[in-house]
Amino acid sequence: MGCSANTSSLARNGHLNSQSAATYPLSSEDRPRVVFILGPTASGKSAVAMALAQYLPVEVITVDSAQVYRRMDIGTAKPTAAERAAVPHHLIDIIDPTEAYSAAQFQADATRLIAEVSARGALPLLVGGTMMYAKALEAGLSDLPVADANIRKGLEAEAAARGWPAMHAVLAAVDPVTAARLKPNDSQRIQRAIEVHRLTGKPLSALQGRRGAAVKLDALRIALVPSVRAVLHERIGRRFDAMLDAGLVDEVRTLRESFALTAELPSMRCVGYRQAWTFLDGMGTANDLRERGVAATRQLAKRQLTWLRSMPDFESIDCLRPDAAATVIARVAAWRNGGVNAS
RNA sequence: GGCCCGGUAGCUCAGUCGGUAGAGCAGAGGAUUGAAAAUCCUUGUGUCGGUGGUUCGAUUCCGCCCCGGGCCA
Repeated sequence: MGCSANTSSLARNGHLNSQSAATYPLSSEDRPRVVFILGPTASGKSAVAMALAQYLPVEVITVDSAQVYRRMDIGTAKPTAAERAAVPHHLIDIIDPTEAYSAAQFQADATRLIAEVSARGALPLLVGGTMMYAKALEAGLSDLPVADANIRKGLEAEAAARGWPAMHAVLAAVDPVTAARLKPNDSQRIQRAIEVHRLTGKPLSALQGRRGAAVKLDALRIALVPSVRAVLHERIGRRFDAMLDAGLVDEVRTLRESFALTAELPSMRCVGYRQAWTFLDGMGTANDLRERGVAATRQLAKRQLTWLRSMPDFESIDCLRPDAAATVIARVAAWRNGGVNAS
């Protein structure tokens, strides 16, 4: 099944012009070889990556919007110190919880790291569950201005007074195309669209037409997907309990004492952190915290699985199989030996 | 043992002055271009505890029974 994967990933995105897909070289000489291992939370991605590392010289590039934060260790299920000592990991602990990361920054960082790791003779292993980052890396992003904290603050205040549907109408006046695409309550995207217009004087829809250039990869794309959702749910419940036992609430308490954090920060909206935050504010019992945290994690996993279903270039491997890691290793070995057209 | 209050969707509950019922949460499906573990959209048939009775018709009224909780003994 892998013989068409390399070109179809490009054609599929639609935003890349068809000429480049048609003339795309089948040789891998000019394209870095990488392996993606994407999957929902609690699917065992890290374990598979560590197992793979025993057979090949690899370096892990984390595709994870939460593990980028320093001192957010328990709730983001970061690889352990031992794992990180055994195998180089990148894009973990790169910003403070007061800061924000983005898909665009990931694209730039990951592109650079893939080149660096390849130059060292190791295989870049892209491991994680933030599918939009993976898409940004391969499909590219339009040339848009970066986020502007002041404009966002202003829009936030305006929305608090008038409501997002009113802001949606404001957007419709300057960018009817984007407004038609967005729902009146989609606060985040409405805010972004207005922000882009204020920053550039142009409607987002006029700037979004084409995606910019992205690295061409010779990639093996694997999705770790559970064959039975209920089993994933059990794992999620056990894992959240383990996080609570490991001191998730204390971690958040310490974070609040160490940084000038607010509940609206992207870091504090992460699953587990948001629920611990409201618990520390006295909202609900310890049992409420547990229930809300587990539910939020299940919902995250569901959205991640929706992403994966929309990415047909990824081969699914059942993460619940006892031999999941061995299966992935065998698949990677076949891919390496067979070159681009391995199957 | 007596009295009172409950027993309705997986959970917490609302409701039907008698015409077989609906919210929140959970769950499911989807979207996804610099916050994405975010943000948003769609989605609710369940012996209305059981059983008799009244009625054209009962989840709704009445009797009895079962199960919770409370008060009195």
